[in-house]
Order: sequence, then C-alpha cells, then structure tokens
Amino acid sequence: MDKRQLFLIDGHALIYRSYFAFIRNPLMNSKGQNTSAVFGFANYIIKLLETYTCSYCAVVLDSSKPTFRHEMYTQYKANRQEMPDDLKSQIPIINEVIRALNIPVICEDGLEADDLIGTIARMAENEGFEVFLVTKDKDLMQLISPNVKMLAPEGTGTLQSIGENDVLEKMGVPPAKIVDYLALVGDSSDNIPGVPGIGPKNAIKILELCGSVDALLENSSILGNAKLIQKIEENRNDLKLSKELATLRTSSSPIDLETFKRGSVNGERCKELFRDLEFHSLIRKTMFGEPDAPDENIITINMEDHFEEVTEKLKAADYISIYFFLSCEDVINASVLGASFSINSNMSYTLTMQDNPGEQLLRLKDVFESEKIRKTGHDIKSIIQILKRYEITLRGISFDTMIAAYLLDPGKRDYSIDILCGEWLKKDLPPVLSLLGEGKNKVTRSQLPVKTIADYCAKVSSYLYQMKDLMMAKLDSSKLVPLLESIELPVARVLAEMELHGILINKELLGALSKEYGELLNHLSDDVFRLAGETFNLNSPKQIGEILFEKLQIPGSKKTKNGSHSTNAEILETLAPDYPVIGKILEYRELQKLCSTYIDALPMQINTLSARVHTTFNQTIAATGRLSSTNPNLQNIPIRSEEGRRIREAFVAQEGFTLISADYSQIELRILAHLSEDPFLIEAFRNDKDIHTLTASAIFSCFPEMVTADMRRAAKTINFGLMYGMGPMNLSRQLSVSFSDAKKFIETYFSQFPKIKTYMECSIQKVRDCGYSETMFGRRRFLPDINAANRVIREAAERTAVNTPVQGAAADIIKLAMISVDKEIKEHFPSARMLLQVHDELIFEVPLEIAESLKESVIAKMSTAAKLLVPLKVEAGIAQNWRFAH
DNA sequence: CGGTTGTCGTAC
DNA sequence: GACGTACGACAACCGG
Repeated sequence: MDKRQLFLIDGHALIYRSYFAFIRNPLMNSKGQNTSAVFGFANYIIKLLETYTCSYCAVVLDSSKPTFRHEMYTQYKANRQEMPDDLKSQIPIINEVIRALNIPVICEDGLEADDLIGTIARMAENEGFEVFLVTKDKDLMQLISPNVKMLAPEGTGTLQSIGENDVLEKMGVPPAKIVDYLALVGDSSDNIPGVPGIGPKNAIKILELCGSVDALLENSSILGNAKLIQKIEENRNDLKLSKELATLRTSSSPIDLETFKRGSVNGERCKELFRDLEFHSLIRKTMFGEPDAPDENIITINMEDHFEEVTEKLKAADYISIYFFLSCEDVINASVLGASFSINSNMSYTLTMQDNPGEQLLRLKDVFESEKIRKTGHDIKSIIQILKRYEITLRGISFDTMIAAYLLDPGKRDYSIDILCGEWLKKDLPPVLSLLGEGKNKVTRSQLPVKTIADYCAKVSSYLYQMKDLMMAKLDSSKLVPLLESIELPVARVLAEMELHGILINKELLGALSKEYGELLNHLSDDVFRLAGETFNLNSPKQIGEILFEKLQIPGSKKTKNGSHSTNAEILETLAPDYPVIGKILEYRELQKLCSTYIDALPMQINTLSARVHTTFNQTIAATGRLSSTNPNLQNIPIRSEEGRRIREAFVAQEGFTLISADYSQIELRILAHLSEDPFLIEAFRNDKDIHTLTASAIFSCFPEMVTADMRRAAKTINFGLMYGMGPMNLSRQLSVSFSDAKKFIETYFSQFPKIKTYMECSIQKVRDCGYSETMFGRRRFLPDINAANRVIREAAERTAVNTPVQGAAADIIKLAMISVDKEIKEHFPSARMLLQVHDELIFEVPLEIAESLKESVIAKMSTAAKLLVPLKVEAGIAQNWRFAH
C-alpha cells in the first residue's frame, strides 16, 4: 500500500520569492494592485495540487513576533528590509486564496517556519508518512531522508524533487552535515556570519576531514592547512553561534497531523478570486505537458517482452546503432538507465533498467563482442567504457556520429545528438535536459518515468542509424574516411582505457605542499596589506588595480578592454623592481594559482573506488585535432617554475610499478621543416643539431659557436612565435627589444628561410581557395573569416591558417603513435598501461622489471608513427613520479 | 540567488 | 587588437 503523503509549504519564502521574481516587471491588475506574489504563490500551489494528490498538506508561516534567534543574536536577519507596501497589501489576498484552496495553515509564536516544518516533518516521518518540503531553503535540506524529500520551486513554475543523493550532489555534503556546512559558510540573507573566507569548497573539504563542526572546534589542527586553521581559530565564536542559528528548534506544542488533511478546493471561490485578480491563465490552467510524444514513424519494441527474438534479430544484423541513456554526464560513475538498438531506420529495440543493468547487457554480450556486427553510436568511447565495466569488449566499431560531425566541421562547439538530428535529419529531438523539466537546473535523470526514457532511447537509436549513412557519404566526398577509421575510432578505444585506468596521486604530498604554500600565502598577504596600508581581496584583479594605480598612485597603468586597470603578470613584472609590494603580489598570485587550481583541487578529484584520478579526454573540442582534458585537466599541470614542478612529484606509480614519460622533441618545428621543405631546417634536424642555436647563427650571421644565451633565446622565441603568426610588436615585447629590431629579426629570419615564408603564404592562399585548412593527414578546418572585411578578424584567421596544419599534424601523429603503442602493449606488455597524453608526451605505468624494455619499444613506435623528411626524435625517462620521469 | 562574462594563469 | 590550441579559478556583473 502507498504511503500517506504530507506536503509542507514554506509560505513566506514562496511569497517573497514570487514577489521578487517579478520585481522588474511586476504583475498588475487593471485596478493598479500589484499581484506578483499572489500569482506566483497560487501558481505554485495549483501546480502542486495538479501534480500530487496532496491528501495531507499545510502552509507553514513564520512567527510574527521575534524568535529565539533574534534573542540569541541581535544581528539576525538585521539586513532584511521591511516588507514593501505593495507586498504587504497582497498578504490578505493570499490568505483568501489559501482559504479558497482549502489548505490548512499553521504558525507558532517564537518559531520560524523552518523550525515548525522540521518538527512536523520528523513527526510525520515517524508516523509512516512520506513528507515533501515545498521550499528552496538550503537550511531545510538537513531534514531530507529516504522518506523526506524537497520539492524546490523553479523559475518557470515547476517543482524540482530533491532527495538524499541530490543533496550530496548539489551541496557536496549529505543532509546530516548541512547544519555544519551552513555554519561554516554562513548565510548573507539571514546575516549568519559563518567563517569569513570559508566558501562552499572549503567547507566541504573541512567536513570531509573533520566530520563535523564540533570535531573541528575540538581540534582544528586536523586540517593541516595553516591558513584554514587560522581562519577557524579566529572565528570560533561566530562559528559556534552560526551553528546554533542554523540548527532547527523543535516545537513543544502538541500537533495533530490529522488537522493537515486537505479539504476539497472551493472552485467557485477560486474562480471569483482569480477573475478579480485577472489571472485568466490560472482559471483555465493547462495540465502538465505530456512528455515528448514518440515518433510515429518509429516502430518501438520493448525488449523485455521479446528478449530472445530481439537478440536473434540483432545477431543477424550486419549494422546496428547503439544508444545508452546514462544517469549522469560523468561516465565513470554513471549507471545505464536505458538502452536502445536499431537495425534499420525505422525500428528500435529498447531496454530500460532499474537495478542491475549489467545482467541485461551481459545477455547481449555476443552481440557487442561480434566483430562482424558493425556498430555506430554517439560518443562510442563512453559505450566502450560502460561495457568494459561488465567485462564486455565492444567490437566491430564502425562509426561514431559525434566524431564524424567533428571531422566534418571541427570548429563547432556543440555536437550533441539533438543538434545533429536537427541539422542532418531535420528532426526536432528535445535535448536531454529539457526532458528533466523546464529550466536549466539538472534533475537527476534516474527520476524520469521509465516510459520517457524508453521513448527517448527509441528515437535516438533510430536517428543515429539514419544519420550514419548521410554522414558517411559526406565524409567520403570530403576524403575524411581514413581519418575516421584509421585514427579517430581506434584512438577512442585507447582513450577509453586510459580514462578507466586513471593515475595515482600522492594525497599526502599534496597535503604537505598545501600546508607549506598556505603558510607562505599568509605571510605574503600580510606583507601586501602592510605595504598597501589596508586589507583587500588579493584574488580580485580589480581591487589590486585600484590599490596599486589609484591609492598608491603607481604609474604605468594600462587599461583592459573593459576600462579597469590591467594587473597581469607581464605588466606587473615591469613594475616589480621599483615596488616591493608588486613583487609580493606576483608571488602571492603564483602560489594561490597553484593551490586553488592544483594542490587543493586534485585530491577532491580522486575517485573513491579506484583511489585514482580519472580525467576525461575530449576528442571533439579542439579545432586543430588535439585532444583536451577535463575533470580534472591533466594537460596543464605546471612544469616551468620550481614551485609548480613539485606538484608533478605527486603523480606517482603504484607499488611495484614505475612511470615512463616519452615526449616528442620539437615536433611542431620538425613538421614545419617537413611541410616547408626548408633545406636548412631539414639539414639541422637530420643531424640532430640544436635548432635554436642554429637559427640564431643564421639570423645573426655568425658561427654557431659564437651564439650567446641571449641570441639563442631570441631565436627560440622567433621559432615558436612565427609558427603562431607572432608579429613584430609582440616579439619586441617578449624580447624587450625595440619594435624596429624585432621587425629586423623577422625580416632576416625570412630572408634566411625563404621556404618558410613561402609555406606560410601558401597555407593562407590554400584557405582562401578552398575555405579550409588541411593537415598532411587530411584533417580539415574551415576558416570562413579568411575573407573578413575586418582586418583584425581576417589576420587572426590567417595566423590560424598557418598554425593549424602544423599543430594539427602533430595531433595526428601522436594519435597514430598512441594506436601503435597500444597495440604493442596489448601484444607484448599486457601488464603495462598508457595513462596520459599531453599533446607531445605520453605517460605510462609499468611493472618495474619491464620498464626499460617498454621504454625502448615506445621510443621505436613513436619515432615511426609517421614518415617525414626529418626524423621524429623521442626522449623518454623512467621514474617513480612524473616530475623525474619527464 | 544562479548563470554568465571578464581576467588571469597553467600547459603544449 | 597585436601569438596558435585548450581548461579552470575567481570576482564581478546581470537578470528573473
């Protein structure tokens, strides 16, 4: 039997929220009465009554007298404005509406609605009710349990259900820790102080380490971060107070839940009220929109009913499309909620899964693993990963609509299925997010009705099947099929496995670094504040600019495009010698960057099951063909400064293993040598000469032995800069030489290497002729701006035209190398794993005893991944951590 | 209050 | 605006 359900509505919160939602554009009836709050309130309640039976419910209101919190803390809600008159005038009307809807109201002196809601919710829960809290108040999240859920009003008049898991997902802490969380963070709207400087991220971290505020107050040293400890210790009293304020108080009056039984709505009275208020839309309010209707052209078969027959059909098919509906974006943690398969354009076999997706997928193991059943999917890498979890190896991969769309136009930023369906099939597939209700707030996908998932899956697998033929034809006419089949699809599998392996991080080492740098940061900020004569937010470029260039009147300010003072490192460095405060700011910036982006962020990305960090390599983001890495980005771990380099020591091999790092030396310059066929560069690389020294000797016309460190540095800057299309202006800035000298350097460079100049001109001309830039492996990138009337835009496109074939070819080559090394590993070193790719570098984790031998194989495979006019040089190192392997 | 934009800095 | 490709932290801004 179904549980009795009780709905507790946070009355004043809803009223205020509705009032302010229309604050810029208040609703008025023809009599000039503001009706915003009434409308919003009534709209939500009616939505609630439509969606749920609401046999028990109550509007809970705040006490009209001061509460115990005001007595405890005079500042409580002190920043609240008094209720505006045009809201006050709506309260009696709202009371009328509540009466007409026949909903019980409850209120108790000295208690806030939150306290009362807490009391009633707990009581009802104990009596076997399922309780729904109609509010968005984070305070009340502490009440959420298996039988208590929150229904949060959303901007568009919808209600979002929030359960225990959603609290953890949204807030980063479970309901039981919400009070502690709020005590730390504070609440500006209630004027609860919290601990200044502790935001959501720090609070989560603290609670992970200590468990609770009480434990924290007992022994803050567990935090291990001097800066944090200091913050806590300085604010002990506020923290205690904040915790008390956030804690709900139980009502002592007797409450009878039967009084919340809802009577029937007085329809006539509602109609009358709404007519007066001119809420015509509410009078004939439409019911909940049906979930997007199934496409009538697609025959959908529920596999559960015909599993054997359907499996036979799939086994007999020579081409199938596969779609998995996952519970979240993050594939590693996602579960499969639905799956669909199509063997032709108008038929879909769908499966929905509640508890054990593996069991059902394993029944299809033969289908997935058959080489002769060719497969297409959208983001096939994620499908490989899901199946791998159940020890199923996806074979026969023949297409990927996401990758195909990327190869056809790598400049787009969205390759989601709904967009592609619109472009290729003219089908109006709703984005997954829209299935979850209006607005952008993500509701957990697992809460969707099974039918909605099944219908969506059915449409998608059919559409994917339809799209692959159209896309394949286009790829074929664009000569992109080899790129898909020989590079992108094979590398997708390699990436899938790299992501699943993850990399081991030494948390303790990062913890120690955090402590060390945290203390330094404290000293630096103290120094800066002393020198500046006041404290301010050192993380705010705006405030730094105001302090330096307005208060301290330091000359040399440059403005950013927005009119504020620019405070980037390049500008500050020029001023640093004369102003100690600027040097301190620069040091602060560097350490703060390291802490916030890496040292403190990486440990939070460690997966609890594997105890490793699993990045996501995105194959369809970078327009040149490079990969990108997110969650976390492991392709921009510091290396240039000593302080930063220490972070790499925390990337380690597991017990009994070691890391190998292998990177291409000067791959882009070698590609430039190959493409331009410049004899000097080719000769230099063939003889493994120091390319920057040789370049210096050429542009300064001296013997290589005569080249000084400065000359070499200048040549290096020019070598790199020219590939990116750097102009004399920028070169002069980077080398701190005059504009005319910089111009001369560039002219000399081109006169010494005329073929490079020709190559660059040809690259640009090629784009003017074809509309796209192309790598030696046929990867294309469209550059419509090449003909732009605006010079700035046009010249940017020209630089891109020069750079893309070089950067893109490097991306192609390392992908080929990854495929070939992966094959080598599978055949000869099955205990070794590839972990990371950083554009010109590959990282492996291998058992100690085979490290040397694998290193040689990796060097051999990478060096021969492509045949150029110059050799591909590979350097490799072996060590326990990334820093020393590199 | 939540989403977006701007600035800055890290990698190759 | 002046150097190509990325990701992300944080502050400030903006709008329902």
